[in-house]
Amino acid sequence: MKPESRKEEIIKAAAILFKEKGYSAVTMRDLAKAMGIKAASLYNHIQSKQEILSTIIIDLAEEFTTGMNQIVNCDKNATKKIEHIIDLHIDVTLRNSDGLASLNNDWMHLEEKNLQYFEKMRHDYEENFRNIVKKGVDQEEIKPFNIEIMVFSTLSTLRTLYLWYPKQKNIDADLLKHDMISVLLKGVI
Amino acid sequence: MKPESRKEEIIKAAAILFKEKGYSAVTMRDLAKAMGIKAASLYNHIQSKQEILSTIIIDLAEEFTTGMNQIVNCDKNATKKIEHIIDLHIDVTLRNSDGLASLNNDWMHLEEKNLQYFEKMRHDYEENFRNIVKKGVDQEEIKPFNIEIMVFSTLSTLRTLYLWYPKQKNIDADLLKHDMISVLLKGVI
DNA sequence: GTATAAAACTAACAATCGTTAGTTTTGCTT
DNA sequence: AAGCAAAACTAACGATTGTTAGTTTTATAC
Repeated sequence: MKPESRKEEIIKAAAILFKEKGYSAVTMRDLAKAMGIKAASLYNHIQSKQEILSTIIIDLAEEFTTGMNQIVNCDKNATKKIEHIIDLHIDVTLRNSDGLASLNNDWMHLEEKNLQYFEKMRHDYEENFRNIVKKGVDQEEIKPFNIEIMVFSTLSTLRTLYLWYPKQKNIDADLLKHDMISVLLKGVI
Repeated sequence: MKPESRKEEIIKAAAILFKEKGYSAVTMRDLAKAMGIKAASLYNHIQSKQEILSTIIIDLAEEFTTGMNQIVNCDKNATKKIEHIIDLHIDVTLRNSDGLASLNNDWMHLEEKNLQYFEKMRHDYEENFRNIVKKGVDQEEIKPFNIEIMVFSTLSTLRTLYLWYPKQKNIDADLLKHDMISVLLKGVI
């Protein structure tokens, strides 16, 4: 049991509240109550409400960026790369499903600098995904459907995992990965 | 050109703002500015901020409920029923993509009564969807993958259409339906 | 032109927001 | 026991929130 700093505890509690009501609807007094202290005491550990949000989102976005870069640079065919992307999303979701709510729904409340940084990471991520699918179509690994629709459909499912996973009791991570790959790649009929 | 009431104009403007920043982050002064009037003037047309939100969400939820009930009661096989569900989502998205943002992200800010009503409609909708897929599996129309994953995956994509559709310029509705059915049902490899 | 209703306005309210300043408590180290 | 830093506290600030009351403007019908 690693000694978790008070700041990390606050950020974790905040992520849960942000997931339930969204960043704007959660007050510093709500967060303090969840921590069992007064709102002003939070400021012994964090600089601002905004700092909490940007920590949650930017850390996760960088995790996805790092993971995607490894996948892009690995020596596999398109299908295997897409399987790795599915793996990546499931891994991150299992580790921090609360934070993913903020990444998905509250990124627009980031301030200027971090907002730009986030939007660039998201854009690059999607672009990398798109290129992998394109290459798969060119090499006739992947069916020549509308590429935008394939990318969008897959990403939608992976990005929404955070909502669905916590409701499934005791689902095995490897089984989840296997089934998700089947459904997303091979279709249901 | 039907005469759109001032109230309808306000709700439409609100849906756009809610989509951009979420219900809690949009103030009545923001909404008034978007309408070119003062905040207090809004109250000549609407009762409260909450009324705007519940109008947006409940109307849409009832639309989905009605559509799903027709599909459930029609005399088709599971595959055709799923195709109809895809149709339904695309139709609603084309008609009111702004409002769908609130339905997806701000339903938790509904008050007690409407919150319960909404949650029941959503639960029934998902249950109907699940049963259609189950029947399809039983009759060997649909592959025997994990049902929860198939339902979740399809619904995630359809629910997120509102984010993606407005970015695609001039995409034809029928083409979109056709390709979406292909990707969601037949898989990409 | 005058009456009437719709729709805008100004001004303000009580509540709540994120945050700061200054102080006290807590828990460890010596 | 004393000293000290971490972490809690109380009290309050200026700004903003949704909303109300009362008034004025605008547009339509006669």
